[in-house]
Amino acid sequence: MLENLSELRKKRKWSQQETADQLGIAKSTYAGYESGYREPSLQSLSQIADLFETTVDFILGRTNEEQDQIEVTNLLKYPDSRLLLDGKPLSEDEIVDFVAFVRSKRMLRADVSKPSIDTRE
Amino acid sequence: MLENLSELRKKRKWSQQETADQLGIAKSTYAGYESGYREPSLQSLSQIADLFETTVDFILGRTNEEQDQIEVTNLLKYPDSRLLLDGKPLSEDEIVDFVAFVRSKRMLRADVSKPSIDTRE
DNA sequence: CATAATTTCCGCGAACTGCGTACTTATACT
DNA sequence: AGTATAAGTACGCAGTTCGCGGAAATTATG
Repeated sequence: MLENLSELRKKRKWSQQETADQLGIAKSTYAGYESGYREPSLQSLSQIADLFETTVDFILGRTNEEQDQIEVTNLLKYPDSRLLLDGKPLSEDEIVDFVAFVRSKRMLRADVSKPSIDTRE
Repeated sequence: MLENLSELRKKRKWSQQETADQLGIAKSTYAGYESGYREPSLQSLSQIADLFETTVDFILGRTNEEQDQIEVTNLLKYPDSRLLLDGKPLSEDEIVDFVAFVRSKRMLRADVSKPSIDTRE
């Protein structure tokens, strides 16, 4: 965990001491993070991300391994405003219409063997 | 800190108990996170981000958007299969049809003053 | 080599986590 | 209303972990 830290620091040619100083923590503390011996508090973690001008997710190695994919039907279960059209969020109704629209087209085109899926819970 | 948690959970209409169960922790533990009384370990934090399909940075309040917002018309410029319906990527044609579909409905509903925008480059 | 700089290891005290439990508040039902 | 069930909050304990200083080990530099 946090194995990205070492690289981030070395890329900047900082010593652990310098880095710790900038973070306001003891060098042994910071060293513990790099080695995996210790984990930082959430506050320290945020400060570290700020210092290296990166994200907490990157430091944690949560690299968006898979490019973010969005299943449209999930947008109906948990409404949010992630999809925009002409800068305006898609309403739930619009998404519902869209799902029905595409499904019907797909069904017309090909395999009737695969029925549409009920999106209700 | 972590004040986004409550919203993420409520949007899914989960109780604290249900959420804690999914995370494999005690409900009082999870409740402590929402109230700010306790902070999760980095491991729990990652699990929480996974459960809510968001980023650690968002949970920590380090970023405004829960997820990247996607402008549908941009998908036509740079096709990338990010949108799935029933697990199957939306084709360019499907997106084109959808854009036209929603735009026409939006125009019907309200201001005719704003014509649809040409999606071609 | 010798010396300095950097990194890693260690032990301690303080602080925090995670849990169960108990308590308060909200919701549902008759 | 009154009661029962669920939901959310607060608290104390046991065990773990943090953060630190200082010492060992490793690496860089002359």
